[in-house]
This record gives sequence, C-alpha cells and structure tokens, in this order.
Amino acid sequence: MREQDCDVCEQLCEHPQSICLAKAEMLSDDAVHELAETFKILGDSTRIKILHALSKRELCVCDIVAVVQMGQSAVSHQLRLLRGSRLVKYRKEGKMVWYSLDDEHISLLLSQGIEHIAHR
Amino acid sequence: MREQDCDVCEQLCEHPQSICLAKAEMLSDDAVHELAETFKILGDSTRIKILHALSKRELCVCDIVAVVQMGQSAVSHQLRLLRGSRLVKYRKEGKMVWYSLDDEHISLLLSQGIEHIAHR
DNA sequence: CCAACGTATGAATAATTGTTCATGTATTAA
DNA sequence: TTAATACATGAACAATTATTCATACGTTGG
Repeated sequence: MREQDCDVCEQLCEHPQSICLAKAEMLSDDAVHELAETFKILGDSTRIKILHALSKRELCVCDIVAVVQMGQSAVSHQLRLLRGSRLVKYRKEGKMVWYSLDDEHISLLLSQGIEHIAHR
Repeated sequence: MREQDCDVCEQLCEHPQSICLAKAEMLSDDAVHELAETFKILGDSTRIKILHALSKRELCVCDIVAVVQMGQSAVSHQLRLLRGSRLVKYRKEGKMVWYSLDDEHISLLLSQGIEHIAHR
C-alpha cells in the first residue's frame, strides 16, 4: 500500500496517513487474539519456571511439581494451558507423562525475553 | 554442576537428578517475576495491536487511539503499562507525545510470537 | 478384579486485570 | 488569562485468572 492511497482528511492532532497505513498493516483479529493468548500464557511465574526447566530437559509431572514447588493439581492445570497454546508437548509412558517444549521457538521466545530483562 | 553432585534419594516416581539439576539451573525469583511480568504485558490484544503498529512507525497517542479504536483513556492506561515494562519509549513534542518501541528486542519478540502462531 | 500410584479436571474462591467515567496536568493559541 | 487541546490518572466495576480441594481417570502390580 502506498502512502498516497490513504485518504487525507485534516483533523485535530491526528496524522491520517500514519493511521491509515497502520490500519492497513494491522494483523488480523484472529492473529492478534492468538498472539495475545500465547503471551498471556507465558505471563505467569509458575509457567515460566516450568518452561525454563523444560528448556533444559524433558520432565515428568511429578518432577515438575518438585521443581516449581507447587501442588500437583496446580501444576496439572498450568500444563493444560501450556498444551493448549502448543508451548509444550508430552508423551505417555505407563502411568507417567513426560513433558518437553513443543519446539525450539519456545526456547527462543524465552531467551528473547531473558535478554530483554537483562538489558537493564 | 555435575549430575553426581545431586543427592539421589529413591522416592516414588521422582527423578532426583533431574529435579536437582533443574533446581540448580532455575532462574532467580526476580528474573522469573520480571519475565512473567513482561510476557503478561504482551498478553493483551489491545497492547499487541499498539506494539505491532509501533513496530512500523512512531505514533502519537491520538493516532494510536484511531488505529486500535479504543478510548483515549484506555489507550493511555495501556501505554503506561507498556512504558513500565520498558516495551515502549516516548518523546514529548509540544502537546503531543510520540511513542515507539523501546528497542529491536521488542520487534523480535513480536515476530517470534507471530512465527509461533503461524507454525499452525 | 482390586488397590495404589501418577495425572487430570470441575467447582469454588480469592486475586488480578481491562475498561469506562470523571477529572487532572501541561502546553499552546488567542 | 482563558479556552482548547493532548494526554495521564484515580476510582469503580466487570471480567478473567490462579490456586485449592475433592474427585475422577488410566495404568500397573498383586
């Protein structure tokens, strides 16, 4: 989209071209929503601990419980959310369920976040 | 830390070495909290829209209002949160305040997230 | 089959969060 | 100075969320 394609109507403080371009480039509602959902899932201390632990090695649920020091039920609820956002995957082995990060994206997202907070 | 450094006490389903290693590698409470806070801020549709728009160009508040189509007050509140997490920076020019992403990390975080949701 | 273990889930509650409304502050122009 | 504009903020309310408790499910060993 070229800047010229944007209607230019003079109005108070607004900058119509910027607004029009920004609207044109906007992500779809679905994408925005899914993105927000994903980050929302990342936005919890318990889940960050779980993900960070899983970024090093596969763990079964009761190991995760021991690592993050929360109740088994609470951990299971969080794991469900993490599965729902495809941030973790799992495999069953008898009674146990082994969790790991869904792919390397997730590790990258985490490190990117760690870099952000490290930068001051 | 070597695996051998970990106490190995037999216990139900737990894998003491994994647990011990995971605990040793754990992020500090502060880091975990700050990381979670940062992602939590990213985890809202309105703020995603704002950040995505700002990833293309600097915008003043009333442009942002027009782009995300929310009340000025709501946008201001969200901008405050974004400033608080150092996700955006701003400069004043007369009556207007121009916002932009704080640094390239933020863009990367966004694209990383977009890649994640794109991967199905 | 039964009991025990590892994990998942529904309901309830407490805490957190987003938006709106009303109002406040800072800057500019008249 | 006054009025208008651009933006920020406090309080209140509705909506969402995390944890706990109780219980259910699925697998294994006896």
